[in-house]
Parts: sequence; C-alpha cells; structure tokens
Amino acid sequence: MPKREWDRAFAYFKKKMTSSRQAIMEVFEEEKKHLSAEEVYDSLKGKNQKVGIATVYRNLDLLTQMGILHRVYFGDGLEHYEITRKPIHHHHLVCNKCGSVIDYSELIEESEFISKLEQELNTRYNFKIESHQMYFYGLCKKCR
Amino acid sequence: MPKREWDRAFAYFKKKMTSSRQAIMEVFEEEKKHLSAEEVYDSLKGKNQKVGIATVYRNLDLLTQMGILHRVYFGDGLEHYEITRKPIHHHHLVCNKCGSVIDYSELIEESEFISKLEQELNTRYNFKIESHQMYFYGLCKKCR
DNA sequence: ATTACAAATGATAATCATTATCATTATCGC
DNA sequence: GCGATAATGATAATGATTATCATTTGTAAT
Ligand SMILES: [Mn+2]
Ligand SMILES: [Mn+2]
Ligand SMILES: [Zn+2]
Ligand SMILES: [Zn+2]
Repeated sequence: MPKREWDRAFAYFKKKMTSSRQAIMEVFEEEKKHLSAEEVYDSLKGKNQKVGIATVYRNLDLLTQMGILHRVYFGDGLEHYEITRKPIHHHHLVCNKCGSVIDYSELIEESEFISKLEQELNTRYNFKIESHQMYFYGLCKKCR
Repeated sequence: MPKREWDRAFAYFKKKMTSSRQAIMEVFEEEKKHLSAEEVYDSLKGKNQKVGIATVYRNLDLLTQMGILHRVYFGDGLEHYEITRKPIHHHHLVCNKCGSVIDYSELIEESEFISKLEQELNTRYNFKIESHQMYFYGLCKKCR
C-alpha cells in the first residue's frame, strides 16, 4: 500500500520504480501468501497487467535483496516468496503429506532464545548471523 | 560401515540391497559432507563404481524416505544430502557470500527449547511435528 | 542351485524452474 | 523534452530432476 515507501526504498538502492515492480508488489499485498514466480506471473496475467516471466524472476530477486520480500523453500522443488513482515519474524510448519504451510509468529521467549543462540554462535564460530529460517515438518490438522 | 544395519533397514522397508545402494552409502561415509546428486555421481565414477545418474537420484530419494539420509537446501538451487547422525541433531550456518556451510550440533538447552516449542506448536495448531530444520545465514569467518 | 518374477538399473528423452541474451522500451536526472 | 542507462520482454539456453522403457539383478520359493 504505501507506494511512497517503495519509492524511497528504490531510490536508496538506486533502482527505478517501474510499473512491473509496482504490479508485482500489489500481487503480494493482495494475496498475502507464499507465491512462486509462476504464480505471480499468472496472477498478473489474470489482472491484465502482463509482465514477462523473466522480469518477474528478476524482480523477485531484486526485491529479496532489498529486503522487501523473503525467499522461502518448502522442499517442493521451487522457490516461494512472501512480503517481509516487520518487526515480528515468523517461521513455518510444512505438512509432509499435503504440502500446506502454516505461518506462525515467533513467540516472545522464542525470539529471545534465538537472539541468545545467535550471539553464542557468532562468538563460537566467528560467524556474523544476518538472518535465520526455521522449518517444522510433519502432519497438519487434516492429514494427521 | 555397519553394512549389517542397512540390510536390516532395507529388509524392513521391503527394498532390495543392491551394489548401487551400497556404493552410494559408502560415498557418504567416506566424504562426510553435504553432497549433491551430481557430486555423488562423480565420486562413484571416480572410484570405478559407475552408477547411472537416475539411479543416484532415485536412491538419494529412497534413502531420505528411509531416514538414512537427510535432505538439506542452502538456497543455491540444488538439493544436498548428508548422513543422518543420531542421536544428536544439527543445524547449519550458511555464508551469504561464499556459500560455505558450517554444521553445528544443537546445544543442550537448544534441544530442550525446541522440544518444548514443538509441543506448544503441536497443541496450538494441531500439527504433528516430525522433524525440523534451522538455517542461519550470514558471513563466515573468511568473509566477514 | 535353478527358476521365476518383481524390483532395480541405465541410457536417454522429457520436463520444469531459472538464467542468459539481446533488441526494444521506459525511467529519471538534467 | 533529451539522453544516458536501466529495465523489459521474447525466447533461447541451461541445469537439475523426473519419466520412460528395455535390460539386468536380487530374492524367495522350489
Ligand atoms: Mn511465511
Ligand atoms: Mn549438515
Ligand atoms: Zn496436510
Ligand atoms: Zn563465506
């Protein structure tokens, strides 16, 4: 929604604000899901705002580098993207049978624990942690 | 090493113990790394125990389903596999610059915390958790 | 040990996701 | 508005993984 914010972000990264990029972000805002490149492409086509598939890939990549999107992988052979929701990070429950995905926001103690863990790992391995992802695999309500 | 154990595992899953499968497992025992299908294939070729690439893929999949191997994804576009090490689970630190991966065994408090968290998620979402994976991304010692 | 049959394999074609190429078009600072 | 340059789109190319199918191999029963 806040197109203003994107303008600022694109300016900061010295990138141009194009109608393709705007249209792609609108898809994510409307669908509020984890979308693959192909899904974004199809959604745009359906809205008569066709954008080339190569441009979709390019911009999903760019938006991920800019931190506006996040790339996630659920083990089904293709990448998915979602809007970065701040300040609350979230993790994923992936059903091994039907492939459905549940988002859940980190619990407070969880965020705290992971912060401490990251500090520990940082010193122990001299590794500067910038982000993390956690996936739980199992059986969802319908499939268990 | 304990070929005996594999025999038992394959019998349990009603699968045949073949020389290909044995050769593939030997590669993992020798290399102790995260290997892609292509890397396993090349390693076998180098040892004059050539196994078709399709067979490598098929068996990496089978061994994963059997729990003998684990499938991991570091964001570089191809799947990697590693021997399942029990009872101590481990997680991964992935360098965003050079792509190197550090394994680290779950700390004691970490295992405990995750167990509790899994119970909580189990009841909250009625989701039966079977496994989890955690990835930390950042800059390794050399790249920071 | 031999047999019989299904499972496994290997060569290779096919598929699917993603990336590269390059001619054309759109954006932005002047 | 102009010009430099980034962005786009059509499509070819690539790379990983899966499907196909004729042949071989493992296993359990004889
Ligand atoms: Mn999510
Ligand atoms: Mn590992
Ligand atoms: Zn399910
Ligand atoms: Zn590095």
